[in-house]
Amino acid sequence: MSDHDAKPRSARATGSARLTDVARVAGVAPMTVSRALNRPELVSEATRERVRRAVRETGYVPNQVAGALASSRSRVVALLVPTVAHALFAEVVQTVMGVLVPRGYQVLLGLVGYTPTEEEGVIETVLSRRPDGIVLTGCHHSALTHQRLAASRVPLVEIWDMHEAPIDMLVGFSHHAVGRAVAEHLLARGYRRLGVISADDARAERRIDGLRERLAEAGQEALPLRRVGTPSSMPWGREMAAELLDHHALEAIVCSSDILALGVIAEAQSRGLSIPHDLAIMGFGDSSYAAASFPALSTVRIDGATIGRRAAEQLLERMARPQFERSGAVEDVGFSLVDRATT
Amino acid sequence: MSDHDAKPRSARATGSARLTDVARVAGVAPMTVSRALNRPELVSEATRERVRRAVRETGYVPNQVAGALASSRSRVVALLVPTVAHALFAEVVQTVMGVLVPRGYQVLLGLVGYTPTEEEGVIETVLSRRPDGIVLTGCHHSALTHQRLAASRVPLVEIWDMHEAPIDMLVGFSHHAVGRAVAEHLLARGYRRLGVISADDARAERRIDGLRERLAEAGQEALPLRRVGTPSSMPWGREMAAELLDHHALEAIVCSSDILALGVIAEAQSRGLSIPHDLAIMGFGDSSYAAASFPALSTVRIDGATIGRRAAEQLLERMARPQFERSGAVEDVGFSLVDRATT
DNA sequence: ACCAGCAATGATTGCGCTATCATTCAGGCG
DNA sequence: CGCCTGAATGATAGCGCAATCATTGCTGGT
Repeated sequence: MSDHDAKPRSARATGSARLTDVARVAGVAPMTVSRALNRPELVSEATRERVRRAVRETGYVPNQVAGALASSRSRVVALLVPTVAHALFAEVVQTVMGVLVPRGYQVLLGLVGYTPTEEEGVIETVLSRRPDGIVLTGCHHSALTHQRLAASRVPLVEIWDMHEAPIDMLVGFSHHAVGRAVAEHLLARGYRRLGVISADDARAERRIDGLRERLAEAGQEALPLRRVGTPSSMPWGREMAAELLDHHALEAIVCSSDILALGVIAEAQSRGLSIPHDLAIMGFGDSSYAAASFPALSTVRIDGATIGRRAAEQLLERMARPQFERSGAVEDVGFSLVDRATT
Repeated sequence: MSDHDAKPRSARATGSARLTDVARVAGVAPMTVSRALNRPELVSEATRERVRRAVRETGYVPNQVAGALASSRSRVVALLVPTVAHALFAEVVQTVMGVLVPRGYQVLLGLVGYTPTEEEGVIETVLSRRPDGIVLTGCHHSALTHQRLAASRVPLVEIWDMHEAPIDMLVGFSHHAVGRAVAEHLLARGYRRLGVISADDARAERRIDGLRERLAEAGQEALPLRRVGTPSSMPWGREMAAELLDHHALEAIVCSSDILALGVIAEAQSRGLSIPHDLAIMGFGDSSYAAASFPALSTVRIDGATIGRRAAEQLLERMARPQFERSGAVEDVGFSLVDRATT
């Protein structure tokens, strides 16, 4: 124990070794230690070895907070999703991290909920961490959020929703197109009288818009709708299916998530309805259990892994560039309609 | 635009306003701005208002990197889970953040996988961020990890597994007890010849140990076992169920996750086996779809929300204390066996 | 009138690191 | 032999903020 350097502030806040301690032990300048650790190719092998030894000896753990301040590079990416409780977003988180972490970035997770208001506060605190990049889910930002993000000049990828005017880059799919495709599919199968059970969520709303648009083109104007609370669940699906079926003669029910669809299946079965003959059912998300349900659920598959991977890759590329402009690059990863036994 | 203060380094790295800019506009000292923002009760209302106005005018966004360095408090908690692709861990993440974020902490997410080796690297980089606290899933750490964490003196909660010697605090349940409980339940129902389908995971292993122990007490030594790859999935469950059923006359199959159990159900149904009369099935996790499957899946419910909440609360309490000792506090949140239609 | 006591504010310093420029030293060449 | 070149290393000066202590101005008690 060396007690010869009493520090004025608080006798050394952390108690742990610093770069200068390593430098002293290795007999080199602090700057050389910094280089040996961060840009080893600039340091001779002999010196590198001495530094390595000194690091081991002192138990040095770099302080990236100080490093970030000095270099204006935090090596942190903020990842903002509505929730991780939904498998689709969890998949995105998993994939984004799978790409970013091996490249030396750490991930600051933010849950922005489903409303612009929740998002606003999170964005502000996130920006105060000076992330090197941001992955942001959704696109209905408040004016303030939009302005802050644009002003911050932090590389940014919006994901999930297609969107006419991205702040920077965007990777997603069109909810509107999903709605149209679902309508198309059901119409082609001969179903006419449709109903909807949906979470109260702007993205689901877009799908309903698309659905309604396509139905209107086919001369179908009626579209009974039930909204469920948060979070979506089987019982919600079942309850709302009961309501819909009690009040309307429906041939098909479209749900904003697979879990709701499972509830609809349960209700249909309990009424002795034959699926899909008496009632067709569409989910959304292609959750792991969609294929497992009986009858197997027709649904829409969103490839969260592709979205996450592409978003991370675009972000990496952008972050690697010292100067950059907002690009407005938009990438549509599409979706696929999974036709199983319920339609 | 003011061009009167050319900075030596790089003409101001960020381009954004700093505390001193706000101070100049507000006509007060930088320190007063800092206080107005962080400890408003120390500043007069008049000054607070001027600062607020100046913040708005300059578009100031605090730099928490600098703040963290100066104060040795990062207001960041590292949250380390094996994966978020599994609903149980996603639930923990969701809950921990639900408690921590409103208290002003941000969450650095780390995915440590299921092996000590993966964990090791993540822990090191996480410590370099100087988090104010760590929530760490699992307890089979490498010696190096264990030592680093203990030495770091960062408040730490291990979660998920009970464990005889926690580094600091621990909130979890006993996998061994789960195994025993499952055995107990099946034995009580009269099932004797059991089989297991399990992921290759140390935690699942503990449950199997408990299961085997209780079976042995009942004179049942045989316990055919099949391991599945990662990630667990229905097809894996179905395939391994087929193998087990082809080679052994089983009365019940215990799975390391609900999703595997769903595969077993599918296989049983395709063979025309009556559940649970011909074959009983147990899952693990009480996933959202467990209640929805047909027949409804018996399983073990782990309350990830409680684990997350208690872990976050314990961490908050500990972080609030200026001085602290490693406490060794262990909290068992238990589990519940959910008896549905498959047993 | 004087000063203790307090609330409000300010000046100084350094958190631990890296950008930047300066220095040193071999080796090679005319 | 001086000079150039480039590789390796070092010295200096902040990055933007908050801990700490100092100062100011104001109240009320005597």
